[in-house]
This record gives sequence, structure tokens and C-alpha cells, in this order.
Amino acid sequence: MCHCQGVPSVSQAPIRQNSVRAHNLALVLQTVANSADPISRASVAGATGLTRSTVSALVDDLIAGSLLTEVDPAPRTGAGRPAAGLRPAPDGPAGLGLEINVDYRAACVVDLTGTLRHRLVEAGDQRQAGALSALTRLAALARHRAEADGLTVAGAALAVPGLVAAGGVVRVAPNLGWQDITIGTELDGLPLTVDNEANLAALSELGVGELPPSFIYVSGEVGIGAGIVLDGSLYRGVRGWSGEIGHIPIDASGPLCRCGARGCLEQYAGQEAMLRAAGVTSVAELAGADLTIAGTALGTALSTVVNLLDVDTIVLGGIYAPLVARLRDAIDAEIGRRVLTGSPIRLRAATFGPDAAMRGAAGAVLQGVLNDPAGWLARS
Amino acid sequence: MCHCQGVPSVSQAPIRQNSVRAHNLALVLQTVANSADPISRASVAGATGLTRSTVSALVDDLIAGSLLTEVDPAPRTGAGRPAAGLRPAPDGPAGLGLEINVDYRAACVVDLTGTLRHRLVEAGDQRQAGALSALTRLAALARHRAEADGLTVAGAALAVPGLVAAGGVVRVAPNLGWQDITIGTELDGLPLTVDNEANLAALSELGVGELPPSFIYVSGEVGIGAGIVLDGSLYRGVRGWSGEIGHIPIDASGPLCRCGARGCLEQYAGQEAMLRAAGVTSVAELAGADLTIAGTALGTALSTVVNLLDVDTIVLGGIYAPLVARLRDAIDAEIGRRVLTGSPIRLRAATFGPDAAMRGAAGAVLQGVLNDPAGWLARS
DNA sequence: GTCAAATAATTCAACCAATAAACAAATCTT
DNA sequence: AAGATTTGTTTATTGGTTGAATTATTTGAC
Repeated sequence: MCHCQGVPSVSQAPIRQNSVRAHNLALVLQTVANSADPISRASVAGATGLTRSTVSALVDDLIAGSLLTEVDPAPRTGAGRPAAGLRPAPDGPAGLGLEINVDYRAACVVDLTGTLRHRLVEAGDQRQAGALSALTRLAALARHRAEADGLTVAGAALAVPGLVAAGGVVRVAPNLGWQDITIGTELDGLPLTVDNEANLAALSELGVGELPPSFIYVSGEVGIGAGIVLDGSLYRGVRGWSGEIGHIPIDASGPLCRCGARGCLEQYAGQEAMLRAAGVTSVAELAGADLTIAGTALGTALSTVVNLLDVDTIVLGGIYAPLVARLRDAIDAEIGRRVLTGSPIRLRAATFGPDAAMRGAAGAVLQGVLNDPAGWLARS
Repeated sequence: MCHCQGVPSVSQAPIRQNSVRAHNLALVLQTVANSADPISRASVAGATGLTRSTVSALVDDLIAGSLLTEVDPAPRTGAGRPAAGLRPAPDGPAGLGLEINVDYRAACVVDLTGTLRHRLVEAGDQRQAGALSALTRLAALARHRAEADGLTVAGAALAVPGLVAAGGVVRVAPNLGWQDITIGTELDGLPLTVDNEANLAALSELGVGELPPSFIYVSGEVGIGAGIVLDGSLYRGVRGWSGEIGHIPIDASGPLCRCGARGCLEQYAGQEAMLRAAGVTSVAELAGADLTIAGTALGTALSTVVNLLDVDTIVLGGIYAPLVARLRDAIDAEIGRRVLTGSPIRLRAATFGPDAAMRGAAGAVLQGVLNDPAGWLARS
């Protein structure tokens, strides 16, 4: 019948008075969290558009719930009563970030201030049976230490190098040899989310520096994956399988790829291809090699991504992070040639290096609290 | 300082009581608009989660503002007082959709029920000076006719085959020979938005049929563009230049493209390439031709898009729309080979054919009203 | 044919949360 | 020491939703 008006863009849920408070609690909490320095109630009111009295009431709730704390007033500027500074509480909820990869498992705890409180890494081949229960033990240890600090772990997120479907099901993780492994949505009573390693690594960059609203995080490992952040939030795709850029065709007559096609990106910029081209055996040795071939292939593939999505920032992570200086020229040249709009692209190395996925996982948990502090406060 | 929590995902604006009403008005209006049949206040309450009394109050406002009307009750089912049916009003706000292309200009008026009320098309080369003022006259005529029907034109949107920046500036429209043309944000006192033709055409598909939340609209014309709809809303990119898929590399040793690279998609599936390959001179004759080369190239490029964005629906528009049957096999084969996740992809022809961009433009205006009915009601 | 049951829609008192304005607190300026 | 200035709290008011009671209108049963 009526075609043209499209699907609703207003969220499906009704707004009641409760939702107003929930929204404004999140607004106040995030305003404090995104401020570099301690910030006063009055400044929060100014930044959000809420009145000072409303902010005071909301802040009272947030302090009572250990989401904010008052700190000593910032150095004062002029006349007037000195402000009480607000900061995210260092002793409230914390995020438990987990990662499992081919040759290590890891867990970390990050508090609301963004501080890494604990970091546990265990090397070793994870392609064995029992890897998951070892990870569970590691997670329990990290949680125990966090709770000894007075933190309350709000949830856990696990980064996996593979395709993850809803409900914590790993459809396939080729390098781990996993297929249709159900990890579930709970870990020792803690809510658990499982997500692709590149997606969570991309989240770790959100909030770093100048906050680009949209960017692509490219994760170079054995395969090549991408985390796509659009307008400030991670885009996961219909089934959660976005960002598979490893098989963008570079040259139809190129080398045969394990996927069956010829000349995929992975055959030029994948870990093994780069090692082979450079004639070395370890990733560390790549720092001294000529990476023009890989850089050009990456630039070609990223041109397609930029032409399609019009993003202006690309973050290189995984094995690429320490190699950005050597890759930049070839990538820039190719993007300059192929991106029609001539947009300048900012290319930068991942901030957290090998910890990116784990840090992003912990950050994802904390995001949940920041986006719904009312739900956190209402927990029994 | 505090890194990991990321940018706020809660909208920056505070919610006050006004916003509650504004949101719920939109919720009720959209619930009615998205219902195939007339729907009762009670059903709206059930669907939205609001109470019947709240819905009644909101509906009163919407009816008073000519956004909804009561119609005869639907065939009743059992006992009880019969419901009064609600429908979008056919005599309220309307959207004015405009399009300018190489060889025609067009205007249409669509009302809130999705009905096309007027459609004006003028053939002729638009690459001349004065094309814009001719379009302005056509728009005025369409508006005049709509107002003679008792409609109130809420705004206008113009589809242009080129890159459009903020503020109604056409950065470049190669086939029109335009460069840095400022069209502005107003047309005879009406709010005007200017957007890429493929973007608006994509919007025309939103709300058709089973409402896929994410899809790609591919517009085949002289060049090839794409409109990207993710999670129910159009993704425009950082500068509004998303969807440039015409120059995805298909074969590094292929024919030289006007962009300077070799083997771009446009060289296989662009209008001129297809005509040349088929040995015909008009688009209509393509219906009888072998389109395997174009289909394979399209399939290769779309595989990249699907691997990157994990969308499950692709709509083929422009010159591709009537050719879907002949293109499908080659596209499907290529996607089947190259999309690693093995996801089934739905491929379908555009619903509105050559009117897609114009209809989408009108729809975009109506979307604005549907998303902010309170703003519409508050106009003086 | 009348009454009970069922469903739709409206009315009204209660409640929740934000607002605005007045007030209290703490510091700076002169 | 007095006034200016800014922060933070208190209190009455307002807007908007809720929930229960009420009215309206039909079907079905006796």
C-alpha cells in the first residue's frame, strides 16, 4: 500500500518518564567520561543543555551507584564558589576483556577511568582441546584479582579470530580449527559477548585522540580482517560478518588463494605472503624489509573500501601496526590514484598494538554500562 | 586520559518532556504508516507499548494536524465496540521529488499515503545553461498542482548524478558537466535537500516489501553508483560521497578507464561498455543480448561489497532493472564463488524503475515529516 | 428482546522527572 | 569588609505518561 515513507527511523520503543531519566543519566555519565579533566556539575549542565538542578540530581544517583566520584576541585580560574570535580569512579564497574588466538590466550580488566588494572597473558598453542576451559580459568583469575581491588566486573567480552554468529556461536575460526563452537552468553554468571577480533580491536580505537566518527580498522594477522566503525558505532553487518577484506581481488591473474580465487589481497599482504616476499621467517624481521608489494595491494583494496564507504581514517593494526612507516608511501600513492573524490585519508597505527582486541573487548563491556547506567544502577 | 569507553552512543541532546511527546508522536505516526491496513488506537497501543489513553491523546494531535485520518472501521472480527481505523492523511503534507539527469528533468508529488499524486517529466538535454531554472519552473508547477489538491508541500529533494556536499553544493556531476555548482537549501521558500541520485533511489526501496534492514542499491547509468542502506537508514559517508563502486578493480590488466586505472567495473558493466560488448546502440536492445561479461564483473564487485558489509539484499536499478533476469546467473555464480560466508544473497530489480530517484526524493521529504511530526505540527 | 460479555475509546487523579527561580555556599576583587 | 561571581541545592510548577474507572458500541446467549 504505502510505499514511500520507509521504515521508521525513530527507535521502536516508547519513551516514558523512566526512559527520560535513563537517557539523561547516560548523557551526564558520558559527558564526564569524555572530558579529559575533572568537570563540574555546572559545566556538565552547560555541555548537555540540562539545568544545574537536574544535573545535580542525576549526579547524586551516579555517585551513589559508584559510577562517578568527586575529586578535588580543578585549579580555579576566577571568582565564585570553587567547583567540585567529577570523574568516572575507579572503584565501580569494570570490563573483563578476553582474547583467544592461535598462539596465546589473554585476559584483562579495565576500569571506568580507562585504566588497565590487570593483564594476564598465557602463551601456547590454543588449537588443542581444553583451550576454552583454560581461558575460563584465566578469566576467573582476572576477575578474582579485580574483585580483590574492590571492582565489580560488569561483564566479559571475548575476541575470536573468526566469524561469530548471534548467541556466542563461533561459526568458523579457520586458524583455530574451530567450526560451530558454541561459547554461549554467560561466563560464571557474568554476561558474555563473543565477537570478531577485528571488530573488538576497532572498538579499542574509539575514543582515542580526535575521535573520528567513521574509520576502518584493518587487522593484519594470518588472514586480514577489518572492523568498520561508522558514525561512532561498530557496524557488524546483517549476520555479524562484516569486514572480510582479505579476499578483495587485486589481480585476476595473480597467485592462487586458499579461497579458490586468484590474486586476493591476502596473497600480497597476508602474513605469510609478506614473509615470503621479504625472504624472512619472523614478523619482527619485516621491519627492515621492502614492503612495496604489500603496501600497494593494501592501498588498492583500501581504495575500494574508501570509495564505497567514504571514510577518512584508516587504522592499521595487528602485524601492520609497527610497519605503518614502511607501508605508508605505497598505500598513500595507491589511494591517491584510485580514490576519485581526492579526499585526504589519515592513516595511522593502532594505539594498543597487540592488546587491541583484548582492550576493545573490555571497552565494549564498559560501553554497555556507559550507555545504560540506569540498568547498571537497577541491578539487584 | 580515559581511553576505552569510546564516544557516547547516546544522542548528545538531553531529553525533556517535550522530546518525550515528540518521540511518541513519531512512534505512533510511523506505526500507522507502516501498517498495511487501517489500524485502531488500541492496536497502536499494543504495538508500541504505550497506553491506550496516551495513544488517544497523541492521535488527537496527529488528526488535528492533518497527519492522520479516521476511516471506516475494518471488517470486525468478534464481539466488542468496533474500532475506528487510522490511516495517514491523504490531504496533509506531501513531498516534492525532483530529478535532473543528462537527458531529462522531472518532478513528482507524493502524499503521506505513498500515492504518487503528480508526475511531470520533460525530456531534453540538461547540459545547457538554464537547465536549473527550467527545473525550478517545473517544480513550481508541480507544487501548484499539489496545492490545488489541498496538499501542503513539506519540502523538496533533488536527485543529481554526481557528488553532493553539504549545503546543496554539487561538487562534480561529470555527465552534466557541472563542477562546484551551489543549488542551495531553499527552493521558493521550501526547504530543499540535494543528494546523489543513487542514494535517493535507494531510499525509494526502503519500505517496499519485506523491509530488508540493510541492502545495496546499485544504479547503472553512464557511471555506476550505489546507495547503501544499513540498519534501515541511508549511509552517506563522512562527506556524503559513499557508494562510488564504478571503479572497483576487476582486472589489473583490463582496458584503460577514464579514471586512469585499468580494468575498472565501469569498463565491463557501464552503459557504454555493455552497448559495445553487445554490439547494439540503445539500452532497450540490451534485453536480447548476452550479458555474461557485465554480470560476472558486477558479481565480482558485489562480492567485495558483500564481504565487506555483510548485506543480504542487492537491488539492481537504472539500466540494470529490466535486465536482472539476464544478469542474475552470472552475478549469483560469482557471488557464490567469492563470498566466503556462503550467505545467500537476494537479488532483485528496483521497484520504481526509472522513477526511483524521483520517488526516493519525495520519500525523503516525507521521511522528515514522519521522523519529526512534532516539528511539522509546530510550524506556524 | 434483554442482558451479559467483550472490545474500544475517553476521562481524571496520581505520579515522575525536568524546569525555573530563589537561596545558600564559597571564593575572588577592590 | 562589602560586593561580585560562580557553584550547588531547594522548592513550587509544569508537561506528559500512567492506570483505573467510565462511557460507548457491538456480539452472543438465554
